[in-house]
Amino acid sequence: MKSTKKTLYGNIKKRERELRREVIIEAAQRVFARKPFNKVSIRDIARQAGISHALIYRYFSNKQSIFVEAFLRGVQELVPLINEASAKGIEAVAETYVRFLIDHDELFRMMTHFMLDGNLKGESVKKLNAVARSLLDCLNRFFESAQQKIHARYLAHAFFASLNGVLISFRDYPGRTQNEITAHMLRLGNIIAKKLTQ
Amino acid sequence: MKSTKKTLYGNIKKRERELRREVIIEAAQRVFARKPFNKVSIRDIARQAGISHALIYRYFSNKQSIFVEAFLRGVQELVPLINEASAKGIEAVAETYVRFLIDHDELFRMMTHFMLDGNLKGESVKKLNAVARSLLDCLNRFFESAQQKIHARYLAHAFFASLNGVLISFRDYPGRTQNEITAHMLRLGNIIAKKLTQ
DNA sequence: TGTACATCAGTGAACGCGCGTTCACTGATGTAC
DNA sequence: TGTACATCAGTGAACGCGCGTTCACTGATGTAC
Repeated sequence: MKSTKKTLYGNIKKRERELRREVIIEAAQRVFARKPFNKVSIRDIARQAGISHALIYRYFSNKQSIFVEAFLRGVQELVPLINEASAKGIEAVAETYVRFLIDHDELFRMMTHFMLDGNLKGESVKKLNAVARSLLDCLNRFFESAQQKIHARYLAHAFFASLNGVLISFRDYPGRTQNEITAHMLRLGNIIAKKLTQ
Repeated sequence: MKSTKKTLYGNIKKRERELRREVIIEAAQRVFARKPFNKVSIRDIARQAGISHALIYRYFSNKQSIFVEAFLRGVQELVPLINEASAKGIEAVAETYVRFLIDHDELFRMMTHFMLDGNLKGESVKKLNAVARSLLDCLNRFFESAQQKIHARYLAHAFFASLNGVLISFRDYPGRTQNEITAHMLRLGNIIAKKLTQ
């Protein structure tokens, strides 16, 4: 079996292995949707996937890499939505972004966690940066079309950062219902979008 | 000693007790400045204060309440700085705020932690909200003077949130030195300040 | 002045728990000859 | 066709660690009478 990777059989094996890996990631996503992400354990994910928790270490080198993978899967759903919205205008982009991260709170929490406590290993960092960059590029193009080119990049950064800030700063707005909080965040996102493009 | 709190002697005792409490909080602040806050343990703080870690539980009901207290002490240094800066204009406010939280990274981390994982008990929540409100009030007054009154509150919120977002979104800007990151954050803060008041 | 008692700061040891990770092992499947 | 061997999915048990919190205890200081 030295030539595993070159034989047809080897390819099938490899494929199967990837599928199993995928199953674990999907299980992780389901757990994250149900439980505050900082309380999710390897054992939780294993239980959800219906396997022994030891098995996870045959597919992932450590806990963090599953987290990153699950995060990337989730966030990749956002990219096409943003592209779609950006045709309608910057306010639509803001709304889409804010709404998506309110609806997928687990993703927002993971994002901030990576930003804050990032003891990430090289491979993970690259993947996360790639996503962030693709998002910023999208925003960048948007600002370029309407603003002075020289500032487009800064404006895109400011816009991205500001929306993140809204999401983190008002998520526990005291004495408000979830609906009121959502409305407030969308309103702030809208104001920011307008102000940054005027 | 039933009347402890009414006697002069009792007052002295009480005072001493408060001072000891203060010593612990100051020890905590020193630890936070040196070590990522999510890795700070009760034992660390006790070591820094030169006492047994069991003693801490005679002064604080649990770990979280020391954290909150230390955070409040730190953040209270920011309030006068902001007031001072707000006389110079909104751009100065942005710069002061961003710079302060870059310099006191431990406070920023604690802040985001409280915002995200807030399993805070009533007392702590109240204290934190009070600080946040006083800061927003300050910003609010600022926007009122320059803008349509009806939007002042939203603009203050947007401003506050955006600066937080800048701080969190670019703190690990890949491949940049700390100086470059600081400069970038200040620039974004400045852009946001200008755009929100124009 | 002395004695019994209360209060409280302070301590070291231990509890209890959860969790990431590793280990030794089983069993199924495929390969070489 | 059979036999020895390699590979790898999968598992339950155990390791090891850190940490928040509690406990039983000591010793100093003050009070009541």
